[in-house]
Parts: sequence; C-alpha cells; structure tokens
Amino acid sequence: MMNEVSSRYNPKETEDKWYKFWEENNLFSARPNPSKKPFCIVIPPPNITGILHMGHALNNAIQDILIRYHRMKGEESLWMPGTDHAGIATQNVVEKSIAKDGLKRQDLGRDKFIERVREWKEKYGSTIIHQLKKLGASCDWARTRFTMDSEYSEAVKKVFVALWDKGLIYQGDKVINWCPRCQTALSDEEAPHHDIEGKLYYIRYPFKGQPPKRDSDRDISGTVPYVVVATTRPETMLGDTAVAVNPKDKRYKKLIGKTLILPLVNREIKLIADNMVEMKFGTGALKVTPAHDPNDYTLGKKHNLEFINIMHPDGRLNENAGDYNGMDRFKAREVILEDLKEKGLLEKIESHSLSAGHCYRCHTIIEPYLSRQWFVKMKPLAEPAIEAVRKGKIKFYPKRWEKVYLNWMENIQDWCISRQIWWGHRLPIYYCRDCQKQANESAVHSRQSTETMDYGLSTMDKKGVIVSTLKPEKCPHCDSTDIYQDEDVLDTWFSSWLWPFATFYWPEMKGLSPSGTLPELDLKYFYPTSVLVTAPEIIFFWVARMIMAGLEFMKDIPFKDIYIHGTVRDIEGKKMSKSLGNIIDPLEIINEYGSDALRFSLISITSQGQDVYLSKERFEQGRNFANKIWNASRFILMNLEQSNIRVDLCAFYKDKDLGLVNRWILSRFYSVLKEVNGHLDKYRFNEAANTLYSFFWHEFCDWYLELIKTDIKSEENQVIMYKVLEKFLRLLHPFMPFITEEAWQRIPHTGNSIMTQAMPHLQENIIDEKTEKLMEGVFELINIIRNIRSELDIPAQDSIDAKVFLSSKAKRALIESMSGHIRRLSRLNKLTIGAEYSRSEGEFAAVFKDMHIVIPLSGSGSVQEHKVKIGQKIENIHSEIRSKEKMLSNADFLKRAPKEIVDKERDKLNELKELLKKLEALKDGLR
RNA sequence: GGGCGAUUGGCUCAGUUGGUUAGAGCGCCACACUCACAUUGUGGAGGUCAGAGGUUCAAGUCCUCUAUCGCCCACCA
Repeated sequence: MMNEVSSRYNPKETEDKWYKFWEENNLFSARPNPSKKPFCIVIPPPNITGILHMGHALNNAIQDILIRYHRMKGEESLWMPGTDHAGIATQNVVEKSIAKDGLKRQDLGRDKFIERVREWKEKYGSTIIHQLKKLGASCDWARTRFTMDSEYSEAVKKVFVALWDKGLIYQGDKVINWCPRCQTALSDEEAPHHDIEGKLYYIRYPFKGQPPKRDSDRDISGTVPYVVVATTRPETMLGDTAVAVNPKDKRYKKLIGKTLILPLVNREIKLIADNMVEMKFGTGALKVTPAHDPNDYTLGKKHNLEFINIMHPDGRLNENAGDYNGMDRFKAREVILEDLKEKGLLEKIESHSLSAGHCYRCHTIIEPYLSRQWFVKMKPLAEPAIEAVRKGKIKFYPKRWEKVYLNWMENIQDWCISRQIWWGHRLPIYYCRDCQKQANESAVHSRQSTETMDYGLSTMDKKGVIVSTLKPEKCPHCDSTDIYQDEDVLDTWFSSWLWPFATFYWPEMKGLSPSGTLPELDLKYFYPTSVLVTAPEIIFFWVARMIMAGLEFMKDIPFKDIYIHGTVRDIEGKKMSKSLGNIIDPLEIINEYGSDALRFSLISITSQGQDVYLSKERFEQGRNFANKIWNASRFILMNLEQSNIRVDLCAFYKDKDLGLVNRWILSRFYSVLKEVNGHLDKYRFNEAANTLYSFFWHEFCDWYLELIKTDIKSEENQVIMYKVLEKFLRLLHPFMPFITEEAWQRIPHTGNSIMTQAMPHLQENIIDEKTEKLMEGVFELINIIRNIRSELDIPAQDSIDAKVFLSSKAKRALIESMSGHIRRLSRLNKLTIGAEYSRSEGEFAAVFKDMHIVIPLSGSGSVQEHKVKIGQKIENIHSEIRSKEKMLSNADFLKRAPKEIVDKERDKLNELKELLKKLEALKDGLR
C-alpha cells in the first residue's frame, strides 16, 4: 500500500498540515480538571519585536517537549503563551520606522506615537508567534496574553499601588544609568558592563593664587603649583566641585583644605579628604563630579558639595558647560583635551582598559547621570525569595545557578523602575497642580526640568501626589480638578515579573478566559506553575523578580523548578548576533531540514545547561533520523497485514511464545522507556534524545527489523513490530511531533491524533535482562563473523561455511536456535556448531570470548597478518591479566571493595585466562 | 577584584552517586545499491581524558595548584 510513498521524508508536506489539524481540533487547550494533575509552564514572553532565533528555538523546543510529555502522561498541561511589549526595544523600532518618513516621535506627539506603536504591533507583533507555530509549539494559543492587555495593565497598576502603600516605592535623586541615545534611565541590569580600551588622562588643577606655569616649573621645595588628577572621562571635569584625596596620603596631607581653580571653567573648588579615595590609583587625587558618577555622588552628599549637571539628556553638554555647550560628550572630550594641552595642563595620557556600562538595547555607552527617578525598595521583597530557594521550595537545574541567584539577591540594590519613554505602562501617579503651587515648587518634577532641578531634595512631599489605579476626578486634599499624570512609564520588567499570575487575569479575574474557563479556577489550579524554562541571561531581570512578585502578591512561589539551558553560540563559541553575521536562522533550518530535525538536533546537543556550539551540519543528524523513522514506518506498513495486530500486548506476551527476538525487542523498548522517563524527569533532554535515537536506529532498525525480515508475516512478528513502532512513536512524539503524527496517521490505530494518546505505560515485567544478554551474545557472534570476513577480504556476495565451537551446551543450543538468523546476517551458507575445537588445513580460525570460529580460507597471505594480530592481542591480554592479578592479590582491595566488584574482577580474570589459552593454541596452530 | 563554566580521538560533544578494555555524531579508510532507507548498510583506523600533585583498594569522575579559553558579577576615578 505504501510503495508509491517517497523513500525520502518530506517535512514540508506534513508539518503545516498537522499543525493546522492540531489547532483545529483544539488539542493544545487546557482547562482545570480536578481529576487530573495540573502541569503548567508559562512561556518566557518573547518581545513583540522579536524574530525567532536559535535561542528561542532551543528554549521553546524544551518547553514543548515537557508540555507534550506531561500531556501524554495524562496531566492537564497548559503552556501559557504571550508576548512582551518590550518598551525601549519596541519604541526604538517604531522610531526607526517613522524616521523613514522624516519624523521624530516628538513630531507626532505622545498619543499619535502610541497609536503608531499599536499599529505596528498589530502588523508585526505576532510574527514570533507564527514562528513558534512553525516550531511545533503546542501552546494554548487562545490564552495568548500581552503585557499591555488592558487586564494585564490593571495588574501592573495594582502592584504599583500595593507597593506604594507598603512604602516600598519611592522617588529619589540618584546617579542612575542614562542612555543618551534612548534618552531614558535604565536599571543596573539593563546596563551591563563591558571592557573598553580607554585612556587615563592626567590633568593639572592649579592652586588658587598660583596661576598655571609651564610644564617644567617647580618651586624650590620641589612641590608643584597644582594637583594632578587622573580621569577616563575628562569632559566631566566641567562638573567638578571638589578634588578628593585620602587623608592618610602623605603627598597631599598638608594641602587638604586648599582651594583649586578648576581649569577651563575657573571655578574655585576645594581639596577635600575622604577614605573612599584609593591612594594607589592614578595620582591618588580624585576629581569629584557629583552629578556624573555614583561614587562622586556619595562624596558630594557627604561633603555637601554642589551638584552640577553638565549634560543634556541626549549626551550633548548643556549651558553649565560654558564654551562647550551644545557639543556631544565625545566631541567635547576631544576639544577639552586640546584646550588643556594648549594651557599646559594635560600632563600625560596612558592607555587604560576599563569597563563601562552599555545600554542593553542600543549598546551605547551609558552615562552615569543624576536624575530624579522612581525606585522599588528590594530588600524586603528579596528576603522571602531567598528563603524559598534556600529551603528548596524552588529548585534550579543545574543547581549551580542557585548560587548566582542567591549572590545577586543577597546584594540586591533598589530597582529603578521609571523610564523616560512613551511606550509602556504609565506610572499610576497623578499630581495636583494647585497643591503643588502651595507646596514646595520643586517637590514634583516632570522630566524635562531635570537639568535645573534642585538636587538637594531627595524625599518628596506626598501632598499633591496621588497614587491610584484610576485617574482621580479631583484632588483629595483640595478638591482641585487640575490633575495630571506622571509622564514616565514603567520598566518593561515591572510588568513581566507578574507573568505567572497576571496571565490568568489576576487581580480582577472577571468573566471567562478566552479558553472559556473561569480565571479564578485557572489560577487556583495552575498556580504555582510547574517549571520555568529559560536562559541564564535573564535570571536577574526576570526569574528572581518573578519569585519576589509571586511570593509578595500570590503568597506562593511562581514555579517549583527552574531549568536554565545554555546559550546558543556559533561554532567558534561566539554569541550569535546579527552584527557578527554568524546567525543560523531557525526558519531557514526548518525550511531546509524540517522542524523535527531542528528540534531533535538542538536537543541532542544540549547537555544540562552547557552552552551550545552550533553549526549547520548538526541538523543533518536530525534530518537523517526523521528519514530513518519514515522509512522504517514505511517498511513496516508495507508488510503489515492489518488483521490481528491490535491485541492486548500483555495478554499476547503471556499467551504466545514470542520467541527470543521479539522478547528481546520488547524488553529493550521498555528499558528505553524507563530510561527516557528518568532522563526527562531530571531535565536531561539530550540523554533522552540520544537514548531514543540509538534504540530506534541501532537496535530496532539495524537488528530487529533485519532479524524478522524473512519471517515478517508471522503473527508474533506482525504484532510485535507494530506494537514497538507505535509505542516508540508515542514516546518520541514530544521530541519530533510532526513526523510521529504523520507516521501515526498512516498506521492502523485507534484515536485521531498521536497527541491524544497516552505515553506508553512501563511494563517492568517485560524487561528481561537475561534475554537482552542472550541476544547480545548472538549479535557478538554475527559481528565477529562479519569482522573476520572483512579482514580476510571475503567478498560480501560470497556465501561461505563456518563452524563455531564452544563448550557451553546452553550456548550451543542458543546458537543452534538462532542459526538461521546468524547465517543470513553474516552471509553464511552453512553453520556447524560443535563442542571441541578442531581446524583443518585451509581453514582460518579465530577466538572470541569462549568461542572458536572457523572459516575456510580464501586467498593467501592473510595468515601471517593474522598471526601478528593474534600476537598483539595476546600481548594486550597478558597485560590485562597482570593488572587484574595485581588487583586481586591486593589485600586492601579484597577487604574494602564491595563483594560484587571483587567477584566481577575474578570472573573477568578467569575469562581472560581462558581466552589467552585459546589464542595461544590458535597461534601455535597457524602455519 | 570576586564567582562560574570548559579543557576527553581530525571536528563537535556525552560520560548521572568513583568500580569491566572511556562512548556517540560528523569526518576519514575499505567494501556493498533490483531486496524499507545512499539522508543507507557492513567492517575498520583514530584517545597517556589540558598539566602537576594528592585522597582512595580503585580517579575522566573527588581535592589542591598551574595553564589556556569563555561567561557572569563589582561604585578600578
């Protein structure tokens, strides 16, 4: 019936078809079911700007395996999908797109711009969802959530208000990470440090009353009329309001308190003393720029210095920079250096590598920048989250990430959550203008006035500030209706950290979910979720914060297990990135090799949390495997007589004499099932995949199907080959969903889709180690005959006679019973079995374990060769025997090693001695 | 500066709590296409497990140090 079917598996003809079928039949849908155990994963929501890369492919392949596996195990399995609004990233993309029309977002205004972003989202925002479908992801798509859905926004607001009420949210003036390109504040996590090759500039700050002299000028005492400071960012000197030295520093001790003249600006600044200054660095004198460096800020606070902001939000210097007003920070650096040089104030320049924060969205070097931002106090939230992991309520796989997590949590800093962009959740903070007029004018500020702010103020007057999920009609203090909302939006992660419960319509939980379930029941049933699958990069951004949010707002952990997979890299170990041009596009791989191949290859090379080094050739393995499955299924179908295969396996196994071969493959299948279950329960995906691969290819196809080929129509063979195939397809399905469905649909079965089938149930009683051992012996014999033939250059098509001699009666009987198989698979004409070894002239003999194998010699010259080979083998065995004897004569070994090990070694030694005897006899017998 | 990971055949990697002669895929060599599959089959070559020391009856596996590569964290002006 299948002769017309191609001998090559063509994924293009099947994948989209079955995906559509699954979706149309609602097979991904999950709903609370009290009679079943819940299993739930929330997807790490990809950005709406995202396009599927290998990291996504790996991440989602793993999740899909888990979901499909648990679903087939009879658990109510929900994979909650959705996307993230990705504030800065999305705003950047849309800004770029309107720039093509020569527009800036300011030209459009806030509302119009947001409208454009929404349009963009409608058009492109679900690209990645379609791509996930290509991958086979079995998410409950009806539930797809977006972090800016209206209900989700309610959750964000409620959380903000709750934290405010608890006193965990505050506004403060701090030196934060500022991206001059995105023009927003960033959290510390969003400004990762990378090493850059910079310079250390040594600049002279003259003392007051001692006008700068030329380079060589020194007074008689040897002191110089200036202090030299070292800096990597010379342009910040324009904002200097002190120079600091260590009080213990002998070089400066008597100069402390003197006044310096800041070059170029001619501001008088003091030489102050503070322990924070490291004597060994640079000259031991630190220029202090309180508005542009976090350390200097601390110093500024401590010593009551002036805070002078010299920069516009876009990185150009401002009016405080005097002559340099309007210049870009890096241009200004060059000009300032020129000017200093001219005045003889630039002492020297050294190369200096330093690490600088970079914007994680646009990679611009961030500017430490004093500004007024909103923060979350993290310590109180972190404590229970540390506890949950310490006590093992949440487990990391691999465990080592636990330390990374704890280390971060224990040193957690307050979280800067306000962003000066437009796309995102606006802070639910409202201000009353009338109250403000009465109160301190500077209590509340919109962002635009940053540069002229009064930085001395760090707490705000709460009067006139209303924090509320709803826009207030009027001011609760003065009844004024002149109310406006804060311009800032929240950090994207301030919404993502609610993902495990806000996706269930928390907190309102009104109406029905798109799946037709009650959100309240959903949340109760599926929360805490089972496992989170993600990459190490976002442990801090997301994982840690979700744990904190879950414990704070749900009073329970958000997930029990965290599986951290590795990063996908190119073959040279570099991260895949567009700029490096080393991307392997998963969609291209799907197109070329198929989705199953992509999934299988990725999974089989991903060992626990190790980074993945990828090259395109790796996908051939997956493709070839799919093809193997295809052809094996095809072969079985071609030979299947559909009459009597749907018997109950257990009864059949009990009632019928299946024969060694069938008992063997069944035993092997259940051993593999057991192993794969074990691997999956411990998140060892690669081991599971490799176990499946080698079983199917090298045991089922290479041995089993070859063995039964000649008697394929027997009832036992029909039933068992069918049963093993269909069970194997079910077991493999989570890994390769498409081809297993395609094959499933072609074989006779009950049930519509393989997805709705149960995982094969482990039948321990069918696992039979003795049978497995016996068959291994048979395989070994076939292998050794094949090997001899090959070494003697006996042409493959030549049928020869062979004799096997061995003393064990049971083994002789086994070989006798398997004689037909052995002869066919090693191309023998006749196989004679005997107890006493004998060899005639013109015959070649070999020894393997307890057997002699005798084959007629064809050709010449090979005897000598074999004599040498046997000689080498004898040598090896001699040395092995020596080491074993040594081991067994060691009293400590006998005393301390477990008895099984000692016995095993003893048996092994005896076997080796037996073998040695045979080999020596053999060698002597050779001419 | 602190932490983590890696180092196993030509290449990419497995190797779970220490216990036979260290495995796989790719590549390589030889042979084999009317017989499910050449995206195949059969056979083969190829490794002192980065180096040094230690613990142990026993080390690729545990400990210490060293080297090389990579990653993460940190307020090194």
